[in-house]
Amino acid sequence: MAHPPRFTYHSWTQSFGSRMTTPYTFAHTAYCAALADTYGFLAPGEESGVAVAVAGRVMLLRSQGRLAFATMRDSTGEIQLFALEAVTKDFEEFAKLHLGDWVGVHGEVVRTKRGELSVKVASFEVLATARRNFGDKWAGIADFDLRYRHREADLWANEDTRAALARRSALVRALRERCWAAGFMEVETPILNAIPTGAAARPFVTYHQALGSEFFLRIAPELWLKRLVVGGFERVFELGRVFRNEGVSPRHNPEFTMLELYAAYWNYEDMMAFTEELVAGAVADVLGTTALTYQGRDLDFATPWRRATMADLVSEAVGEELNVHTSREHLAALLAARDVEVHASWGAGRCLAELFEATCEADLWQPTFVTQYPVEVSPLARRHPTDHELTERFESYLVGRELSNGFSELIDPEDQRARFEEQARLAAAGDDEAMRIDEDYIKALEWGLPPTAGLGVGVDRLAMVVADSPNIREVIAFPTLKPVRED
RNA sequence: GCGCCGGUAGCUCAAUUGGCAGAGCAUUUGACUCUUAAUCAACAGGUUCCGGGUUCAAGUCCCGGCCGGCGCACCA
Repeated sequence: MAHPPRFTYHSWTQSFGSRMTTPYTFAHTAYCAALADTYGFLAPGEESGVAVAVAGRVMLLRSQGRLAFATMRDSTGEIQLFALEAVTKDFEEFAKLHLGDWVGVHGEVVRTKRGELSVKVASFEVLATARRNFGDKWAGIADFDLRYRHREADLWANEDTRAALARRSALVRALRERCWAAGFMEVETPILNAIPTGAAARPFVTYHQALGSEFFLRIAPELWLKRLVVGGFERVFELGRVFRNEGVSPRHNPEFTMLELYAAYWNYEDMMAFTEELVAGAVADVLGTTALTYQGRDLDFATPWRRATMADLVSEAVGEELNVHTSREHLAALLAARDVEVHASWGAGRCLAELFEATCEADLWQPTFVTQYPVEVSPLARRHPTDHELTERFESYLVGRELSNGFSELIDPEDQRARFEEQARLAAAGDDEAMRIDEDYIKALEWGLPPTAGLGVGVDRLAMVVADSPNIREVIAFPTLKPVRED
């Protein structure tokens, strides 16, 4: 039996007695950050003569007999509250506030003799009491379990958490605004899918009672978005959650945020150019620069990013000329020498891609486009015109991780059917991440998909870099955790 | 799923070879008219994650379980 959490209740009923009736609204006139900007000129001991109404949470309290100081925080910053027995209505109650209480304060903007910009409290209202104290006021909260299960307490206690989630929000905004500015229409496609497709991943399964049908949470919005392009929306994007029933790690959460976009008449070269401008621009929107430090190492998003074919990178890493036409046996031997288990169903293309992941991926620190992926691992990408075993596909890598994936879209319905059938063979052979045949999508291609390029960006991964977070959970407000069993 | 590490007061952390379970902050009470993690004094606060076992004696050692961190695997 798991014990209920133990904590100290404040004796709030004693402290507040009849004042427990809290107001439903507070007529707020100023934010902390704006006060600091506006009244920076006040000299120590000077009073502005201006009355304001501020609200926020009591972070610190220094009660000193007939005067008291509190540090109050709102969403923009902090301001000191300065209360005097001779000035402040209900002074004794003010001195008994608890850390974490929400207050609304009326008073004059002043700077104290000791130089701290303050609101001299004329009157105040308790907007909410903190009946549970959250963290150490100096050390914050360090316990991961508590921080992730109760992010509200983590946000109260830890500046780093607030900064990381704020940067994530700014990044999402920048990405969205840049897509709009480039003429992409934001759309929403189904999360409940009869067939999980658009990526290689194990799905979550659910069930709709009235329809009497099994559904899968989407693993990618890709095919729906291309159907909208078939319908005539030439530039579309979706920024939303996808779900993959896979392992949890510092770089993986079962639900994560993907930006996918499609542009008619573009090829993968056009999309690479757009990708680097989009990402570098969004990073600059958030940080004011494309040059930053991630986990102690320099990283620069400045364009153009390095471009290299998968075959060239693998050849360089292994020390011999290798490509998709190298014999499958030789590539498999190179994999085996690197302790990679080679499945019987893998052809040369899959082996080459696996060799890339084993020898190159972790070393790609600066933003890099890896191009010309084998057809075998790219069931939705258009074949390269000069080598039909390759595709016009790229992935971007940075800090040793994949950031984005894009390609010239396969528009030929007959080739698409053949690719799906090959995936179905893999599934029958036991690959539970292989794609399934989506007849509706093939029908859509038969109505005509114009030449189109697509892109998917792992937004959480980019947020980690922008927030300098080593762990994806730091940029997800409420990461997926195992429920605590009560038995 | 596998391996390593961790879980002690509300929070942050101590506890020597197995030998009386502690501190700071928070809470409670009191003092204090310019503090800045205010200060000072006092009180109180424990199923040491859960369940077994070894032992005269277990926070500590052993077994099982729960949850978390990291690594591997899977993947973005």
